[in-house]
Amino acid sequence: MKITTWNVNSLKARMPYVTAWIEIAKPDVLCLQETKLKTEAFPFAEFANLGYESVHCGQGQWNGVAILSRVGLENDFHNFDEQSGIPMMETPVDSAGSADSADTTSNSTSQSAAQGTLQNAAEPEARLIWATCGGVRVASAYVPNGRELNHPHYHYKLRWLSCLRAHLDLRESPEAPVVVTGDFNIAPADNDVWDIEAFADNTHVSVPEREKLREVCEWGLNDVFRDRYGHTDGLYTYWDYRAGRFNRREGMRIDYILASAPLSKNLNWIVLDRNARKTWGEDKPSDHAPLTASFEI
DNA sequence: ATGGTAGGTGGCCTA
Repeated sequence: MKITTWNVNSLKARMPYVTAWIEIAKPDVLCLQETKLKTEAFPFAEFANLGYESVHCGQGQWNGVAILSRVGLENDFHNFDEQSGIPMMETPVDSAGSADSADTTSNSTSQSAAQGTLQNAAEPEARLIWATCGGVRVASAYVPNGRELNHPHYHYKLRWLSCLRAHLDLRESPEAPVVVTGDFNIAPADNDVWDIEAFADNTHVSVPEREKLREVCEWGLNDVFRDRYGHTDGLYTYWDYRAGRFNRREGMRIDYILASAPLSKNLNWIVLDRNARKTWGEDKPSDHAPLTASFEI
């Protein structure tokens, strides 16, 4: 089974690129992040024409996660676990533009999550979706960016990761085949960025968020790309559009496929398609490349 | 220390 994760940075803008890529790579399961579409605006029919069932959790404008599968797809849920009540995606005590540093401990009420917001701040953001595909439990996750270390959004990021771990504890079993894929917005180790010095006092490399990621993995998930490629430097999944980062080989490895033992011990191969960060004719790339793992099932 | 680009939306936000 071939499983791909890909932050597409707007599916509306990326649809020609994504469909062209699917027809070449033909993954069995494709996890997308940052669709930036409302749930119902997802192009279900176009993907069905390519042979994929799909589920999508979106909000429009920002975030949005989806799972496509050509090996069956069922039983999804998203955002939070209705049974446990764990708030997977409580919106941060945030305010774009307001200069305060709100206390992160209080669960703030809903004034201005993002100004001019269409979204009730009490509503969870569209950052997590699950499905069962061909007997494998699959998650597509879009972890909050964090913005800055002293920003409320950073504390939201940490809480979100705690919720993900709690969610796994309650709803999934590490003895079963489980993959948690997505854009984690964390570089797990120093060689997952091109120059650790450039990230001093920055998000994505800080100790607390790496610790939260470790706690998620300690549930029973393996970073199969790093398992396979060890300490090789210069392997990234994301390159900022700005400053010519891609051409300068200045990227970050922040997208992964985390697999439980029944899958990770049966990894065939894992490929980072750096070529899909390039412009293809008329089609412009996302700032992330797709990562695909093949498991013997 | 800043800015660079790309995507959203609609009088700037997010990444």
